[in-house]
Amino acid sequence: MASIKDVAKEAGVGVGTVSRFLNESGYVSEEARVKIEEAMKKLDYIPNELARNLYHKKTGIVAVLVPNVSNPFFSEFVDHAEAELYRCGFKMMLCNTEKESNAELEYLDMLRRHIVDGVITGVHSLDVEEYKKIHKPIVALDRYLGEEIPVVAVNHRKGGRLAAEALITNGCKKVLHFRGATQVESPYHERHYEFERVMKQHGIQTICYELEWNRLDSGYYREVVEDVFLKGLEFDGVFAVDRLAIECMNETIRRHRKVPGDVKFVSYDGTYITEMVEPKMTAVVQPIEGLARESVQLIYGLIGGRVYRDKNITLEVELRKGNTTII
Amino acid sequence: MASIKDVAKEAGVGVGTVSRFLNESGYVSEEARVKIEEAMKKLDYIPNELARNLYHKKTGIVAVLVPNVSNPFFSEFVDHAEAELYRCGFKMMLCNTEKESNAELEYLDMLRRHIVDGVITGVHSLDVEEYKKIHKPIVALDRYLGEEIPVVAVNHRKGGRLAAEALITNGCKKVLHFRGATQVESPYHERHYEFERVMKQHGIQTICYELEWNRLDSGYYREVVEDVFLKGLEFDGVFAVDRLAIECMNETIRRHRKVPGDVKFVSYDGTYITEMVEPKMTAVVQPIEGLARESVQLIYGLIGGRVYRDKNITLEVELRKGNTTII
DNA sequence: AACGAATGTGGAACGGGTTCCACAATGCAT
DNA sequence: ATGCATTGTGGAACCCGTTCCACATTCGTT
Repeated sequence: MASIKDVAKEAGVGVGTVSRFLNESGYVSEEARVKIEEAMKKLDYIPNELARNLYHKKTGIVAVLVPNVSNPFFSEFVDHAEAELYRCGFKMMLCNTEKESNAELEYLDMLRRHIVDGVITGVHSLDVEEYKKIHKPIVALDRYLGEEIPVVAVNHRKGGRLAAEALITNGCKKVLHFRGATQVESPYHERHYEFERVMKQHGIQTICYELEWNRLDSGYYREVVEDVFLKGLEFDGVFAVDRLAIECMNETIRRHRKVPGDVKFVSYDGTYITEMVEPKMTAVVQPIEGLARESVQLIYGLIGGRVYRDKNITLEVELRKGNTTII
Repeated sequence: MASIKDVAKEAGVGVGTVSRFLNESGYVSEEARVKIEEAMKKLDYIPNELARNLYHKKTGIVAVLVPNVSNPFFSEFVDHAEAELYRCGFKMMLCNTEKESNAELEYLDMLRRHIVDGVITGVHSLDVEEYKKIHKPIVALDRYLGEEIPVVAVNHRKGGRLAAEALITNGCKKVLHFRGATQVESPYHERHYEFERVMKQHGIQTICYELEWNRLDSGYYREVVEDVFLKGLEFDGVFAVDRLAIECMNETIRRHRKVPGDVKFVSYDGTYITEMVEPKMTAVVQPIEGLARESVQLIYGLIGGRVYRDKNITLEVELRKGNTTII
């Protein structure tokens, strides 16, 4: 493997000249250019990025932490984040933290080890103190990680309200509300608070089903749905995250109840799977591409040394009517 | 940011001693140990991985190239690949090549630039010659990239046969067969050849619908389905890749035809979305986790310098009966 | 002719680790 | 006392680029 020294020797010039040629910085005569080009071709020379990175103390890599890429919400997020990072000249390192409990810590450590220039995290099981120790570019997707770390999230309060209003408008009287456990305070819990508030305000009964913390696999969702029907819960409306809403709807249909005739559904997130089921799911849609873009723009700025005054970013949600509601 | 020199000075020892201590290689006296540990704590020292990587000429990063992570097949693959790489002590760099046409080339170049130690590619739009030039660890997922590059794939021939037999057993007489364009010869085309062969053998009529090359987004699939119904094609069985099969089934149901009564469906891949629709899709299931595991094991071996005699790996598929077929 | 600016160059120092080598001090057996 | 493992150490050389500085040449201007 040829190095810059070999090229310099072959071309009969100094390493500095070769370096200036490669980086188009400083003066290089036409004569030297030609000789260097020939030498490079002859030796099939490719600069070692590692040496460059060492000098510059950066790698152009951003780590993205998600619980699980096969979850549609995160796979769409990762998809868009990768594209946006690419546009900014960055590469993406991906980490699923769900399976390996200490992966989160390990990836944060990479910041300090200079392996990645920044971290975008959609994950939060570590103590906030761990995050406070690190004074490096970190952006949180929908998590609170301490005052220092900017948060990108949607207006979940509005999301909860839209869902509630949709079910109310559709005349639901008894609504099954699946809510995530509130182990750790996160922005996305707002939707549940607001949903309950609006329901109460309208005097509509809700059945709150508390989900276990940090479980978002299909297997668990199916268990939950089974449990619901086993308990013989009665409801004419459902509010849940996409996957769970779909599982619940399918079971409802299998039990020969009509959707949206007997039971209405509104799901949260609005990933592509809500458009893939029949009937199409009415959903509160998060602008996932926007979340990805904003996260990347923020981390890009932070890595570039920019300081933000008001770092948190909130995007809007909207209700996309499918056929699991009538109006 | 403290360096190893600072630690050495603080502890009153040489840099070599600190290095040996860090790597647990060679002799370090108990006395030196204590002093180094104190110095490290005092300076909050963390070794710079970049410098290590430069010396060792490796980064512990493997690039995974897929057309699009938000495609369920690839998102499951990536999910499992990441987990398996993690177990092997590697980090994963992820690249979606669909949106950026020259990303494929750029990522291959990273091998030569020493940014990644290996590449697993589920993508192939580049000329095979480009791959032949690179004598570095590369593993192909379901693609032919030249004799030198090992291929991990399933037994697609059997997959095609299973699909055909399922539709035949269910008494289909006129089957709609969506097949990918064969721009580039790839292992997965085998399923189409075999499907057609078996159908012909049994004297069953097929309508071949040729898909555009390299398009696997939902939007395109919906266009295709619309086109099919616009053309008024008649069929009592369908064979297609998961997403397309689902889109087609949904439209069929919307047009008040019964599934599986009037039309039977068998999809290919068997990703989680086939279990999420109602009725559940009968599918030829690829062992995605197995593919990921084998790909990682291969790249792990190649990076470690192992030489394989018969490098290609073929896994088995199976038919998972859902409710889009009767028998 | 004199002078400064522009153009061009080679090589040392640096970034932050790892490894190897020369060398020193023990311990233990003969 | 001698020999030789074993334990332990510091520092130079190396990995491979980048940057800076001292220095050389050419050009245009007055």
